[in-house]
Amino acid sequence: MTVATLTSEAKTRSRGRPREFDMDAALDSALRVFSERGYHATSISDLTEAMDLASGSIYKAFKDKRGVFLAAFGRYRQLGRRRLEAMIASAETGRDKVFQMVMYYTELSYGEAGRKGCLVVGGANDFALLDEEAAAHVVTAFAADEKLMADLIRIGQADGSIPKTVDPDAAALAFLCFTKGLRVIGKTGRSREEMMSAAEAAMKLVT
Amino acid sequence: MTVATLTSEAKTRSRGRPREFDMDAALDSALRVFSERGYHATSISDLTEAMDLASGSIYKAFKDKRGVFLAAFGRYRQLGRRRLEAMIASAETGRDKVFQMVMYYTELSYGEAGRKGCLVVGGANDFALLDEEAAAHVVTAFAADEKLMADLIRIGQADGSIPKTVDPDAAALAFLCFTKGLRVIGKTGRSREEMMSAAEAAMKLVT
DNA sequence: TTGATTTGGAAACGTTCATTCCCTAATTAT
DNA sequence: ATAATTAGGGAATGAACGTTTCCAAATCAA
Repeated sequence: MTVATLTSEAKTRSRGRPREFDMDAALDSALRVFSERGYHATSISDLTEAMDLASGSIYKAFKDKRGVFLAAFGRYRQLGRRRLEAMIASAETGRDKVFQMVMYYTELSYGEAGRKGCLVVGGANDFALLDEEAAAHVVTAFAADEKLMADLIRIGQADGSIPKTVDPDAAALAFLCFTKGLRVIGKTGRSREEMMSAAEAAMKLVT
Repeated sequence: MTVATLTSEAKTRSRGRPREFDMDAALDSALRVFSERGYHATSISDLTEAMDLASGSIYKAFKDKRGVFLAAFGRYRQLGRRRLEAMIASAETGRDKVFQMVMYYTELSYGEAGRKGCLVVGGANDFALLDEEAAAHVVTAFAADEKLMADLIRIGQADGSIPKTVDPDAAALAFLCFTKGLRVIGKTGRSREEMMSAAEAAMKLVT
């Protein structure tokens, strides 16, 4: 069963009793819990409560706890990517697009939202040495971010908003570390102003 | 029972049967396990095996699993701080001290060492919303790093190696995010060269 | 209508978990 | 010597965990 099957409505109605719950809403609840508690501290009880499903139903729909996480992870990435691309599209120059990407993560990293944390960063911590396949999904998510950032930097170099002296790959990885670090520090509950000042400072990476 | 009591030899021998195991060695084993698996995925079994102690002995010495973590966390911080300060002391200018601090974290963030991860970053993920007191220890650790970095930047501004135009507090927080992000990305297994290139790029924060 | 298929959910299952108990061993104090 | 105290560790405990089972309900196919 693929993530696509789990997260989008099937085109044709399948046989048997139709699913009663809304998959996307259920996954939104699941990812909220996983984000707040981390994978290993999240119990099936936590999930049944948050998703408003009996444990049997969860197991029928997702195979096991890991399956719930992977499906929620897929949805988290999909939603995040959509919002991120919208912010980037609103900017004119490459440098502004980079700034918008930094802003995207900054706005997620303070106050209560920041405390809830990032499912990808959490996944890196929860799975790196314990679940090779889940860890690979995390690697993919980071790689997508890194590539997007490098592309934006190259756009900036093409339109003159970012100096040619910047190494796009090195700067992209530095931004990746910075933005994921924002999410880690955000778990400790910092103010918007502090995080914004750090984000503005980080823009020196493309000077 | 304080962390100091747990991590350093008592000055005067106390009454009763003396402890047979080496506290520092036991905590080194414990922090290795907590680092690799995270707090919630680490069982008492994992700890008895790694620390070579029976569960009863662990509970006598540390009260509970959380007590083992907090003691290991204290030792991790103490060891790390000592090494970090040695590297900083080897540099002449403020800017070089900042670079050495960045290098300290970079050298921990690639290959197998990187995969094992950071107990403080892991702690932020494992405790932020679940254990207020443990989370406070994480906050303290981050704050110490942030303050040290700000101090180094001010030293650089005093000795002329860092421009006065840099906002020391904003840059220090940006470096904090960057270095903790390095540790997150390091969990996915990157090469030394990649991490070094990002670290060099990050030095633009103090230009 | 009947059978096949799929979902929903409550209860049951076996395992693993963190923790406690209790007995023995080693030391200090008297 | 003997008592008091503390450490070591194996076995026991009760709770919580992830998962499976089983049956009723809802749909499609024939």
